[in-house]
Amino acid sequence: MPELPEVETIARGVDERLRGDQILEAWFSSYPQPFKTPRSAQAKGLASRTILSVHRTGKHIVCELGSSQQSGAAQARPQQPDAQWPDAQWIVHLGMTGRLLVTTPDEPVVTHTHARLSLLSGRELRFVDARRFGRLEFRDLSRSHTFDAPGSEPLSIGREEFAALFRGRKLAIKAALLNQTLLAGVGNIYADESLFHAGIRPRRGAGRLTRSELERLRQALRKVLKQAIRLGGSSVSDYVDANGARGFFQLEHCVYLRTGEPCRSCGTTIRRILLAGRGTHFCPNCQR
DNA sequence: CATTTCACCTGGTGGC
DNA sequence: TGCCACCAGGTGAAAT
Repeated sequence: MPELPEVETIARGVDERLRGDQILEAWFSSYPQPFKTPRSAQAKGLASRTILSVHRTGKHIVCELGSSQQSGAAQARPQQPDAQWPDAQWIVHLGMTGRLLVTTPDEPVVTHTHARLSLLSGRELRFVDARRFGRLEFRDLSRSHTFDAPGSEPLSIGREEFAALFRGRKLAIKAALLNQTLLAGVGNIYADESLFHAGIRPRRGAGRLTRSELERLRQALRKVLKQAIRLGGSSVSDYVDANGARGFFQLEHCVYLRTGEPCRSCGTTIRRILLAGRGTHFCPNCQR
């Protein structure tokens, strides 16, 4: 479900609603898959920490956590999350079907709920993931260093650096776009959509694109990702943001999941092929 | 090393 | 209604 725009939308929503709140305790399901850090360590680490801020890096949601202020003189003033330095992080990767939801405690607990964090404000932060491809990780920053996604951010990378990512590579440009160690955050929808807007066939060798094609691709990615964030992401089947609201960018898709339909630009029938094991959609006329 | 394939999961859809 | 094949926003390990 979630690529850069969806993850960005969720992270912003959680940040807006939970910044400054405090985690009372954490409950986790018994399925082992989602836990990169063992359940017990995660529950212990999260308990009574303050949520300082929440942001996205690549497809990861990072919650910056502060240690809880203990009794006594330390709490003379109300909490100022921005002034406190994080000493732990909770990292959420949503996989294909993960959701991160801010709810009231009386909200029915749906199937596949794998984490529930109860909060001082009385609300809950829930992680729900039917396919269990998502991952939850707790990092104690006094023992390990700050989480960082390996690839470059497509919204801030410059022309030269972008071109250098693909130089000399034999794999298809679409496969390269999906490689998170090159670019962080691009998934199947936005790879297909940006290649359409750049007029490039998904099977073209990454290292054989011209400089102008590469620059068109970088600009197309920026345009598509920014517009998708503006529209709250793509809700193809079940993606919702932290408030449970659907996005609208699926209405703007030109090729993704439009097999057999006419190209919005030239009317040619959109084709679907298999590339890097993923359904890949393109217009045989607009993309060369 | 770079690249490709496959397993990991559940659920929805459409054909028969 | 049931059964089956196929498809789905991702990734990391294993094979090539």
